Amino acid sequence: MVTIYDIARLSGVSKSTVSRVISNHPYVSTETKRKVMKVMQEHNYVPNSLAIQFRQKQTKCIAILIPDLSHPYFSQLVKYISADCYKSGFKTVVHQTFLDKSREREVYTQLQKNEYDALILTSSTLQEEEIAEFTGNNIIVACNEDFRGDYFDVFCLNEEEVTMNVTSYLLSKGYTKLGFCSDNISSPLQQARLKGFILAHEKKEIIHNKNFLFNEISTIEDGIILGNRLFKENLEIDGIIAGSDFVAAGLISSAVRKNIQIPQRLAIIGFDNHPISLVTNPQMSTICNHIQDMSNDLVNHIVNKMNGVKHHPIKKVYNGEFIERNSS
Amino acid sequence: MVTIYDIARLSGVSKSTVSRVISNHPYVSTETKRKVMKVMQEHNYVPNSLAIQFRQKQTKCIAILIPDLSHPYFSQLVKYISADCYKSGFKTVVHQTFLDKSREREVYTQLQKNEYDALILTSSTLQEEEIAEFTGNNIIVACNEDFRGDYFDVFCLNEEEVTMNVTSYLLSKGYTKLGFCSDNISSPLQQARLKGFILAHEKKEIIHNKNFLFNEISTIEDGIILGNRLFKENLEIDGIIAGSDFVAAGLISSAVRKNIQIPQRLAIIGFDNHPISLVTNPQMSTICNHIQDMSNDLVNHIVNKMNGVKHHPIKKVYNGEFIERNSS
DNA sequence: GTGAAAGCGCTAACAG
DNA sequence: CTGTTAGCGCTTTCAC
Repeated sequence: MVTIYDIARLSGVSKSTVSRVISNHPYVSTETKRKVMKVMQEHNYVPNSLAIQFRQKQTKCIAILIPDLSHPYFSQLVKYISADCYKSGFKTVVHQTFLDKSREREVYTQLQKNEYDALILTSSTLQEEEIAEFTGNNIIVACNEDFRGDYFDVFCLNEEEVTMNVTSYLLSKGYTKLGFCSDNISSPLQQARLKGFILAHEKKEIIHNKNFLFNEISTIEDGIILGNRLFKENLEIDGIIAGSDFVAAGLISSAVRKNIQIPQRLAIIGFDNHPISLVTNPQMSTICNHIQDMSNDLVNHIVNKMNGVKHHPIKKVYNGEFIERNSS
Repeated sequence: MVTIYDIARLSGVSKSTVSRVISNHPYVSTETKRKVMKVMQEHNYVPNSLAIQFRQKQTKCIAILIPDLSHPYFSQLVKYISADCYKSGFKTVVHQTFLDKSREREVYTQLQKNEYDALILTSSTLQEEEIAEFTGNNIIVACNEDFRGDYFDVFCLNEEEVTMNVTSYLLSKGYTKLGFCSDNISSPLQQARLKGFILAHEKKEIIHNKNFLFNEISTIEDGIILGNRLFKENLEIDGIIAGSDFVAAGLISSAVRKNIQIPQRLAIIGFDNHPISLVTNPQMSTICNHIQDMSNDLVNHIVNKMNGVKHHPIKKVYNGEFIERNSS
């Protein structure tokens, strides 16, 4: 491996000068610059990032914590965040926790060990307080998960409100035996949605059926299986707020197969406005998340923070919009 | 920041001893070990990974190059690869190229700069030769893309063969006006599929319609748009091999909306056996890729390579299986 | 078993 | 404009 020292020797200057050439420092004569560059080319020199990172105490690398990439919401989120990080000169390391607490903790440890310049949290199975302990001087920012925002910055959707609005809407249309699907009900996000769901019922003084609260439903297959269990000739449920468009797609396909009219006998509403909502039959009503804006704001915010802009933790909330199609 | 030196001083031993304790070296008395551990705990010491990486010349980090995470095939692939890397103690950095050559080149440069211990290539817009130049002593392995395998190891599906088989099957069932969708026809993978498609026609001495070769069709929306353009009362096309299940789902939904009977008047076959193939109406015939096996073998292979197991480049080919449902 | 010392490749005062 | 020097935090011989 050819080092900066070799280049210095070979071109008859000092290491410092070579270093200056590399980092495009001013105060180096065009003549020596040319000379050094030539030698670097000839010897195919590439600076060793490991040494630079070590020296500068930064990795230009941001970690992102998600439950599972096969969930389209999270793969979209990672897509945008990763692309935005790239624009700002950062690489992204993706960590899937598969909802395992110890895997999550490992990532916080890596952060403490300086393996990343910042950590983006999109979902967590730990308490906000426990995460805060790992923070120290490290940058942790939450995106998607509806944390309180006492310890770190939060960017999220108005989960509670939008779920409440949609639930109210269904109730006022006469769908009164509603179901609710969650993925992992212990998370702040899912809790917020559930709260919205319940609040809407309370406002209308309608009692929701606790048997229609379904947890750990997150994939197309889960939706199909749930539908197959639920949908029969004398239907007890007349509407479902699914946790994602994929779950909703599974439910719709199951209902169609059992000849249950949507939306006449059963309303189904998804979450995320994924393109899959366009190919179900009938097309799906859903809720638009603003992941692209969220990601953009988030990465800008992190970059500012790295440049030393300090402030109390902020919480930015985006409004999810209901997109009505033909399943409600 | 508390360093190994602080711990040494505080516990009255030398740096070397502390280092030995950290890395669980033998030849250190249980007594000193205990003592040092205690001090580390009390002062909340975490080793600086940057220094370790620099010293050891390795990052425990593998880069993976993909076009775009929103494509479910690639997000699945990354899911498995990333999980397998984790099991072997590696982190994964995801790089989306969005089919941009210069972005791809940047990643090779980062590899040369020692930012990764290895690079996994799932899709490329460069020639095999050009990539090979960047290799040097670095580990590059291809997964999914159907490279020749002269310069680096390749793990891929028998794209040509399976496409030929499926095309032959449709032809022999009487579907003779077939279309073919590709994503990015310049890639080796798409070329292989097209070759299979054409070969099947030649064998049966049927001439394929060049107007039914559609390129740059990769999303659900692309499928819908293509369908809307193609499907009308007097249908000229009677079967389509789509490049992915998502495209196929778009096509099916478009056809259904135009009251075109599937599979009577039109056969559609997807690729990947993604769960979306279960919720289309009718359910989709598709081709199973073996990404889970591929990913597993691939990561094992890389780990072996890092441990110095040398051999000529290998090429491992997996057999895609046709899964017939109701769209063909 | 333990310590001293050298060094990984690079940057950044500081001095000239 | 350029060189000298010190040092980042850790591992690894090599003595003792």
